Amino acid sequence: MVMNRKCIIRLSRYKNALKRLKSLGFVKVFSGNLADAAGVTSSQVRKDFSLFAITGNRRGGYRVDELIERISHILGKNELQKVVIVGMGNIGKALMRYRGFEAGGIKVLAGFDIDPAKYNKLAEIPILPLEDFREFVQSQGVRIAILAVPDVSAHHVSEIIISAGIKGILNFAPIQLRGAENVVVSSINLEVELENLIYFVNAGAKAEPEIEA
Amino acid sequence: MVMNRKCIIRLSRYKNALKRLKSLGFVKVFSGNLADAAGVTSSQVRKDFSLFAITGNRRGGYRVDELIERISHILGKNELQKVVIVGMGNIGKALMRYRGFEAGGIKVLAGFDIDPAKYNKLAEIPILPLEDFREFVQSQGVRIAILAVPDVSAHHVSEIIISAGIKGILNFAPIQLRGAENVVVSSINLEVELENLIYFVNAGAKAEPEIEA
DNA sequence: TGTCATAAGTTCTTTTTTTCACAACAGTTA
DNA sequence: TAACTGTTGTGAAAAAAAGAACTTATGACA
Repeated sequence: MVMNRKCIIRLSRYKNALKRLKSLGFVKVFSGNLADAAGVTSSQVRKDFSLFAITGNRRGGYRVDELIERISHILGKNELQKVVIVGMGNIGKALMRYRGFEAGGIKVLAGFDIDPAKYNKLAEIPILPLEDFREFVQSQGVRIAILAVPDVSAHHVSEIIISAGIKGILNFAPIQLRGAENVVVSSINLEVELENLIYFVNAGAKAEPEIEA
Repeated sequence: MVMNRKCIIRLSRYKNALKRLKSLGFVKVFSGNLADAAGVTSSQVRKDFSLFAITGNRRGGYRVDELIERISHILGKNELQKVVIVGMGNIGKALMRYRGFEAGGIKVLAGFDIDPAKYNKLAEIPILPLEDFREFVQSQGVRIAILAVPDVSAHHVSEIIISAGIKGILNFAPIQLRGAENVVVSSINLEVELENLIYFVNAGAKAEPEIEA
């Protein structure tokens, strides 16, 4: 099992590039095309593919459809992925309304908060009390949660949702969450992100920091 | 000039950890303390510091104040960093309202959109027409922009803001922006982020993907 | 003031990631 | 069918990053 995060990020990029190429009518691609589209080298593409035993045709490259299918499968995107959002502040609400997930096979089932003023149990995507979290995710089989609560409550809430059985947390709170055993935590920290950008801008970097997401 | 993004991310983490330690009353820290707080090894801390010629005291560790000062300087955070947000959709508006930036020395000067219904020139943080972008950023000396427009317009808008003199773009649009020469682009792609999480959850990863932000 | 303990700073080693280079192969053409 | 072209797949080399181990400085204390 490949545990190299950069490599997985590249897979996502390949998939997005392939979808674009497909919509342009491409049926086959060569490693070089894909490399250009994803901003890497062709060796890298072939090496990545070889890690996942993705194979093409020695003369004719890769079939776009097969590739998308294969990569989606590796990324677990063949089935609809159910997620919930915890914290209905600015970010949480924006993510609720964000319509970009559906195309990617990601379905936001519900939002959660502790503030009764935010509850809306009848909405298309309901907003429920945090007390209902455990029951909801267990009955729905949700394993992924997006955590968008204020930093002061982040640690506390993370413990609640982990104890409810959540296995993956996308954390927007600007603190370092220490996830439990076999709970994966990935953080998006806007301040860190901007600090990086500022550093590289000041450095006059031509080399763009390559890490997507 | 250090061009290793992971290293810069660690610097941000060190800074955050130091601020926490400072608020707890610490005056000095050892590489080991900082390593624990940031989730790395002490060698790594010392190695990172040596890359930036950050030096401590062979017996007494590092002075917290000096360290914060030094790292902030490296990250360009001694002066207030001015940013603008382009695109007043869900994400853009949420970022406008997000209050976490101020503590980090980041000041959102304005938002921009093409939809006149969104304009609000008199708000504390005004929302202005995109036509005013060039004049605004040039008169205010803004170099960093957050791009939160729909994917279809992302490329077009990125060209506009780059031509206006923007040097760093934090891109929320789910496409791969090809930045121009000496323009740094850093992307936050929620779908990619979630795909990663799903992969590592499915893989039953104990090793948390370490990349913050 | 000399010895000792400790933590920084540096060097060396190991591991990981990327790139290079080329053999194997499939389609194409004569 | 035989030569040729161009792309994959992989093994080896190179580069980059992380980690371990060692050396040296420094404050504390007798």
